[in-house]
Parts: sequence; structure tokens; C-alpha cells
Amino acid sequence: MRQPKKSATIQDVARAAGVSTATVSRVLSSPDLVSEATRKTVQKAIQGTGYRVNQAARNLRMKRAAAVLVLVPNLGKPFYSGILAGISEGFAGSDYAVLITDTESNPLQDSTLSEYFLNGRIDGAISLDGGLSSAALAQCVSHGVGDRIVFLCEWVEGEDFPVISSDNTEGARLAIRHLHALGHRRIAHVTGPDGNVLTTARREGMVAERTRLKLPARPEWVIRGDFSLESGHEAAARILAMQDRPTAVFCSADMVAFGLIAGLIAGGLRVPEDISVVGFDDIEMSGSYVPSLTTIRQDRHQLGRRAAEVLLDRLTSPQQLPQAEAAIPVELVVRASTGPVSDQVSDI
Amino acid sequence: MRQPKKSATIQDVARAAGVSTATVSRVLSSPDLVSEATRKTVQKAIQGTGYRVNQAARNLRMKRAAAVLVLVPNLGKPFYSGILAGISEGFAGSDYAVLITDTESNPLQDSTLSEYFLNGRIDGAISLDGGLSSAALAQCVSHGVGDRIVFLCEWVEGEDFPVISSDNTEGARLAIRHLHALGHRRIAHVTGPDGNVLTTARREGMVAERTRLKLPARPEWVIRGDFSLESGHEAAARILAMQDRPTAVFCSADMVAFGLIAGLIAGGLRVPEDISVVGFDDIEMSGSYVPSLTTIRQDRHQLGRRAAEVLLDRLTSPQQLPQAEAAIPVELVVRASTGPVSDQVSDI
DNA sequence: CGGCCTTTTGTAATCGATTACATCTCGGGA
DNA sequence: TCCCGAGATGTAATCGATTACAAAAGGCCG
Repeated sequence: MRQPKKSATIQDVARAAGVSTATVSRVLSSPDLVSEATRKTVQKAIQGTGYRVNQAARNLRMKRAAAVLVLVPNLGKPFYSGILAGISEGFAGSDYAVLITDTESNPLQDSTLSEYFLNGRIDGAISLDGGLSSAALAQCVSHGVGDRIVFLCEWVEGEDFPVISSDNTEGARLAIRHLHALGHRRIAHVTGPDGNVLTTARREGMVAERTRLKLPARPEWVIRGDFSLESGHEAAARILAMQDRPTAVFCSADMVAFGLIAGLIAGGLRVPEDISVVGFDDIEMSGSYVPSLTTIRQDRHQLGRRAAEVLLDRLTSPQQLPQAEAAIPVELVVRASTGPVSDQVSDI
Repeated sequence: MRQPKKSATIQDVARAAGVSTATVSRVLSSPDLVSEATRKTVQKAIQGTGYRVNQAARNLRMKRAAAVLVLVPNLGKPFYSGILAGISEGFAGSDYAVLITDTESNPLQDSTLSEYFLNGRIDGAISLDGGLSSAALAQCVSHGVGDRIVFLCEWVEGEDFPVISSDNTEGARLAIRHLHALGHRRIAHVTGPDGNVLTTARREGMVAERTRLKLPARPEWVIRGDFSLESGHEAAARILAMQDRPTAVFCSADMVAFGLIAGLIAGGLRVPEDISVVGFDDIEMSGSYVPSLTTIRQDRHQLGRRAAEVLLDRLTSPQQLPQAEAAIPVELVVRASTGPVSDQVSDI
């Protein structure tokens, strides 16, 4: 117990149990091939020697890495926490290790992702980053690992990898419908950054529902944001400066809503009395913000889990049918940042 | 290019270059042992065959994992993002892969950490979690991997692993000194959770400076928090209920400060006119919060980098002296949430 | 009782690198 | 001229598992 004895190998176990290494290996991976009696003996020997399987040896022989890589655009965004939790839960039963890399602080070169595959460091990847270059993806495909990549939340337009994502369009619709039900007709929208697939999806849902409900639209009510707190704050300044203010704002992310609310309050408006705000995501903070935020909940845990499952499927049964992935449902969470349109404002 | 050809091995390269595998291996790992001429030839052959070293084989032979594990208490806390970025930057030059696991969503069993080591999945670990069980650590030590664990930000009381952390005590002092300079004498403190090492360190600095400056102390001005937004919000309620309010509050974390400010504003107080608030951490959001937050900046990037370097050192030169780690300096960042004590309040 | 099938186990090749040791070459000093 | 050492390269063992194949043991049937 004192000195760190060299860790036991399968040979040691075999010797201790008086069987061959093959038998030990079988006890480990396909116990039903071994008779009850020997299995017991071997298991005892494993206990006795404190044997632990050496992953490197196993990986070499089995030509796998027993690891997957998760590409996260920015680990600091609280939005990703639940997702990552879901992912690791999804892989919990398996023997895959989960590598996480932040693509913002650690930008992937075009070849990096395929290097990971080629060096045998990973068997598959989940990308939360829709900004991967097509070149990088093409390289993976050409090396035959294209079917071990799945996208989560975001995706790359024009590529057809499996995508697990929320029903973004429906989420936007729910938000507008909720505001409409509260009597709002003049609704502004703080979007995501140009070119982002989520920006598009949410914008589409927003426009579709607005049209359906015959709500007025004005160019100035579309404010470009970038999912950040700052952009919400800037949006507040824009809105405060309008003579003809909207009575409600739909933000494409909760962080944006926080910045917006803080800015509006600093500008002398009350939320929701003077102006209602809806977010998107339902991150942890949203429930405890003041005022607590009405928002569209994405089931982040479920998203992560599902992505893990899909990748796991593809890793275990290679020639899978490209199953059509249904969008994960979203849900409207009504809290304190939205309220009925106030009389004086709606009468303007 | 069409069918994914089996990836080339070192054998293929050797054949293509007309040398032995030993020579190829040498070109890869110790190029100076090989003559200029052959080196060129081999490099050409590597290019030609598209050879990639197989990590599993290398790991098996070299008895290493080429990976480290980072234990994060809660990946969702924005505080950790910069730290993780620093860590991965610190490992960027090396060939170590960085595994990240969330100890909250994925609780480590007592044996899990040592399992990682014993299975040869990791060569070292960085723990941001001061809540690791002594049992888990003892197991690692008894298996001889105790010297490949470093703590970052938090640590476990009574264990002596290397610790990289900010100068928490000094940070607290700076905060109090700043408030004192603005004329505040009645200063409350929202602490972290009981038993947390950071709670203690910051509390100590706070008390030390308060004593030095001969500021009054009251039991009710110490409010127990837990580094969360909610706890800040609860603290606001407590403060609002006091007849004898402090004029400033020092929060042990920025998130707490956000919750506190929101609560105070909702309760009708103005920040900083009626009450000043100082945070701790300087997370991204702090600069853009409204009001922007005066806080103690921890150099998160530097913290991560340093931890990576220390671990890397220990991994490369096994018998290192246990170098005394200096605390990483902190810095007071003055923004809009603190201001001079107002006349009417200070005159009460 | 011999042949055949099933169940259980063992033998040894294999995965793809690294590296200790052996070998060879060549130049310089005695 | 011969020997020695330095430098360059090759040979083959090794890391620790998995698994194809072979072999042995036992059961069953005609």
C-alpha cells in the first residue's frame, strides 16, 4: 500500500486466476461466454489484484478512441451549461469520455477537427457551433468520418449533418402570441447577428405570427442584436429614442432581454407597466432576475441528451438510416416581465 | 480520395521513404538524431502518405494518456469561461487534450477521479472544485498520482496540493478601502456559503480592513449568501427591511451583486445614490450591467494559464520541488455602482 | 461406442507506435 | 595503417489489451 505498485495487467489477473488472458478479457467484455465458475474466480482475481483495464491498449486494439469532442462557441455563456450537463448525462452509461473545447478562445483551424479524428483522439463530435467552416467539414467527410458529426442548437446552412435543435420558429410564434393575448400590437424584435441560423429561424416565426395576427410592422422595430447583454442595452437606447415606441419587445435571447430591461429602467421606463419584454432560452438567471423574465424555454438538458444519443447511435451502429430529427419542443414561461398593455400607451 | 483509405501507419511511411520505422519515429520525436537528408526524405513520405500518428499506440507504448481532466463545479457559471480559456491556452503548445467535467451535474463518486487515472485516461487533473472528498484525494495519493493534481481558485482545507488562486483576502481589503475612501462607514457584507474556502478568505480580508479602518460592525450586516443571484436578491430584502441600513454592501461575487442591485432598485433605492455595491470576480457582464458594477477583478485567464503551467511542469519533470505558488493579484475596477456616501444617509 | 455438435478455454497474432541495443560508416589521431 | 569514437540507421522487443482459430471436454443420438 505504501509504494505505488505498478498497476496490474490482464496477465497478472490471468496468472492469479489460473486462466488465460483470453478468458479474463472475455469476463470483462462478454461474460456470458465464460462459465459461471471461472467467471467467479476471475472476478475475484480482478478484485484481488486491483486490476484496471488500460484504455490505451484497448483503444489500440479496437481502433477507437472512446472519446467524443464537443465544440462550444463560448463556454462562458450560461446557456450552454444545461446542454453540457445533458450531453455528459447522455454519455454517462457508455465508456466515452467527453472532451469540450471552446471554439471562441481556441479557434479551430480548418484542419483541427479532422486531425482529432485522424490522430485517433475522438470517435465523434457534437458541434454547438454553426460557424464551422465548410472546408473543415469537407475534410472530415473526405476522411470518412462525416457520419460521426452531429450539430446541436446551431447548424451550418447547406450541409446535411444531423441537427438537434429546439423548435425556434414555434418559440418565436409563442412569444408573439403571448404578447398579442396581453393586448400588445406594437411589438419590436431584437434579433440575433446576421447570418446566424437561429436569427433566421426566430425571425421567421416572429414574422409569420405577426402576419397571421395582422399586427403592424415597422422597419425601426427590428433591431439587430447579437445575443449579448450589450446589444440589449443598445436596443434600449434605440427604443428610448423613438417617438413612436413599441409596447413590447421580443428578444432573441435572455441575455439580450436583461440588457434591454436594465437599459429601459435606467431610462425611466417600467417593465412591464410601460413596456413588456420577452426573452428566449430560459437560462437559470431568468427566473430570478428582477423582474423575472417571461421567456421561451428551450429544454437544454433534453437537447444535450438527445444529441448524445444520436451520436452514440451512429457510433455503435455505423450504417444508420439518416433518421429525421424532430425539433425539440419549446415552451412559453410566463413571468413578471410581461403584462397587459397599459391604457395610456395603447391609446396613443 | 473517394473511399476512406485506411490511414497510413508508420510502417507505410518507412516503406515509402525506404527507411526503418525507428527512423521515422525519430524524425517525429527527436529530429536532431536524424541526418538532414533522411529527415527530408521521411518528411516527404509523411506528406505523401498523409500519415497521422496514432495516439492510442503512442500512449500505450509511452504509458501516458496525453490528456488532463478539469473538474468544474458548475459549467454554467460565467465565471469559469475565462478560466477554461486560460487553461486550454496553457495546454495549447503541448499535446495534452483537455477533458472537462461538471461536478455538479455529473457528481464524481469518491473513486471516479482515481479511476480516470488508473484507467490511463488522464495524466493529471485540475480541480476548480474545493468540495472534492478527502477520500477521493487520498485514493489518488495512494495510487501515486497525488502529485499530478492541482487546485485552482478553490481548494480543500487540510490537503496540501498546489493551489493557484487569486489573492482573495487582498481583494476584500481593496473593496473595503474603496468604500471607505468614498466616505462609507456602514458597510454590509454578503458572504459565500459556509464552509467554502473563498467565503473565509474574503471574509477575513473584509474584517481585517474594517478593523484597521475602525469601521463599525454589526451582526446583521453580515448576510449569508451562496454566490448566486438569488442570494443577492434575498440579501436585498433583508437590507430593505433594516431600520438602520448600511450605506454600502460588499458582495462576495458579482452574481450576488446583480441580484442585490435588482432587489434594491425594485425596493425603491437608487444605486449608487442611496447605497453603493461592490462585487467580486469581474465577470463579462459586470461592465455592461446597469449600473455597471464596481468590483474586484480576478484575472481569470491568468489563473487558468497558471494552473495549466503548474500541472504541465509537474507532468514533464516528475520530481519537482513543491514550488510555493504566489496568489494571483487582484485589481479594483471602479465603475458606476459605487459613489460617495450621500449626505442625508450619512447624517442619520 | 463412434461421430458430431456445443460449450468452454487456451494459443498466439495483432493493433501501431517507441526505444534499447546492435551495427555500420567515416574521420581523425597515434 | 589501425583503432576508437561519434553519428546515423536498423532490428526487434515491448506496451496491454482483443479475438480468430484451435483444441479439449462433455452430451446426445443412432
